[in-house]
Amino acid sequence: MSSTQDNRFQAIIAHAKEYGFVFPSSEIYDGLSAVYDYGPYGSELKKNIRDYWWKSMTQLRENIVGIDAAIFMHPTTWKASGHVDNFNDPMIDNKDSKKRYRVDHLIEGFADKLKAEGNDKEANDLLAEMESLLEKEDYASLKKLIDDHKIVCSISETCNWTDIRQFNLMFSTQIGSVAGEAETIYLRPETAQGIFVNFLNVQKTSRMKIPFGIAQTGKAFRNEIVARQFIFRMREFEQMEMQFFIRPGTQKEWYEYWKEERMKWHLSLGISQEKYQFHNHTKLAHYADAALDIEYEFPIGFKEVEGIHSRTDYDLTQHQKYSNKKLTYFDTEINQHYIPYVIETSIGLDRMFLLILSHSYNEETITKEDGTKDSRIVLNIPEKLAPVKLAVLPLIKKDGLPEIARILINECKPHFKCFYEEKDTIGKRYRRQDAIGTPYCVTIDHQTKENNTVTIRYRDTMKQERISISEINNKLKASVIL
RNA sequence: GCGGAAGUAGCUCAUCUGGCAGAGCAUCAGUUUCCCAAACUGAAGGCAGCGGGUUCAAGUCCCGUCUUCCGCUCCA
Repeated sequence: MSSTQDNRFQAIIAHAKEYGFVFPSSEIYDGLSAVYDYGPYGSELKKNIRDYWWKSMTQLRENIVGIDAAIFMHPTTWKASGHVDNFNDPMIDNKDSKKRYRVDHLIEGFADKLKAEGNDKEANDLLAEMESLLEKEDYASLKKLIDDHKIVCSISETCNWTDIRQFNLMFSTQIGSVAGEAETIYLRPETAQGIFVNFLNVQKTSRMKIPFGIAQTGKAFRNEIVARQFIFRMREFEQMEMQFFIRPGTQKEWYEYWKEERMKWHLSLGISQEKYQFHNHTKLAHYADAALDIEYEFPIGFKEVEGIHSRTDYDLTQHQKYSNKKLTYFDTEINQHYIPYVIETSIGLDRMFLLILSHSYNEETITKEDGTKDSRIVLNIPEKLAPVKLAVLPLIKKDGLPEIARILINECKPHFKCFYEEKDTIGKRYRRQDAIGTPYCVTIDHQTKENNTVTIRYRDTMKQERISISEINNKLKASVIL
């Protein structure tokens, strides 16, 4: 990371706080690590991004419907999904090198070495014992196993290890008000399972035929070992997911379809294509037969914003197995029962928010009419997503100009977010609107009283034009509404 | 979790080898202002991250602690 990029990232974080987009959580108590709150403009922007996604996925597509599943789910859900077994990794640290290892990776690495030396039997015995101890969560014996085999850290070459500790991906809490009778449940680490467990409810009640999709936005929670980089990686975050149910055997073509569709969505916001790239996963998760990320070039480098996963029939099969409920679909076209395959599109709302900020934040040097230089900080937010669409500014706060401004505001505010201000000079007010990304400013002056025209000023170009006050509402409705 | 750096007004920073905590910008009120961070007047804003120690005296020196940033470890 270059220092220029680093400075730009710091500047964006500072700007986000300064102008009410994102605050550190519980800041008066020194904050809570990797948790953030969205302020007045931030919550508007976030909502607009969510709405833009929701509309493009559900309203504009007849074969996708939405749901809003609870964050709490039956604990067996996470057994079935694999989260309990696959993401509770025991970890161990080497005290000399300070390196941290996953215990299974460490032992497997040692077993590989034994095999390379021809000690296949010893290696297999070791792996078998490890599996059995992992199953029993017997960390003391696992530690002993590492000590007995004199497994060393590849950096420090020592076996000076800490005790084994467990890393829990999922947050847990208790359901039930009576102490002692409470049952441990988890805060969902992904929203997808709420879709899978409701698959038949949704399919039947909305009479959907395959292929069809179920969309959902909502909070998810993950314990991260390192949670940093502002809102890029948070413990509490919001996902926008869509699971698309398809006939087995057609997953390749639908995977390609959604890869293209999702990229089109990103580009529809007017963000340049060069900032995006696909990244194919070579190492696949336990549920996927193909996976890729849509990455964006953040100030901290190319990072994942969205994932497209071909999840096979893994999830529904698992839920069928654990629930003993049939989760098959009857395909009338081919007269067959089957468990559908699934293509998942999963985008992080908070990451998309950071993407928009990264794209929008610009420090410009401008040349004024008299030739002198000036600078401004402007958020070139795609206007459909901007927190405030229109600022109405009486040039001075008397002579009836505020009253005219109020009439215009009252006409516009049922349709889109408006902002009124009569304080300070017009230049200062323009700059304040630039800083929060308001695409249009309308100024009421004395000429307005004579011929009902106003000045409309454009954020990106700073150009102004004179138009009839009666055109404002329709002009903006045509361009700022999602 | 480990290593390094940093915490003073909303923001950016001063306060020299320990001696009454300051400036610019921003905020608020008023006057003035007809198009790109204007001027004037006034106001508000702080337990110097927090806790302890040394000292006549600590923002400043020492110890602890918390938080943030940078680099590692993990990442479906």
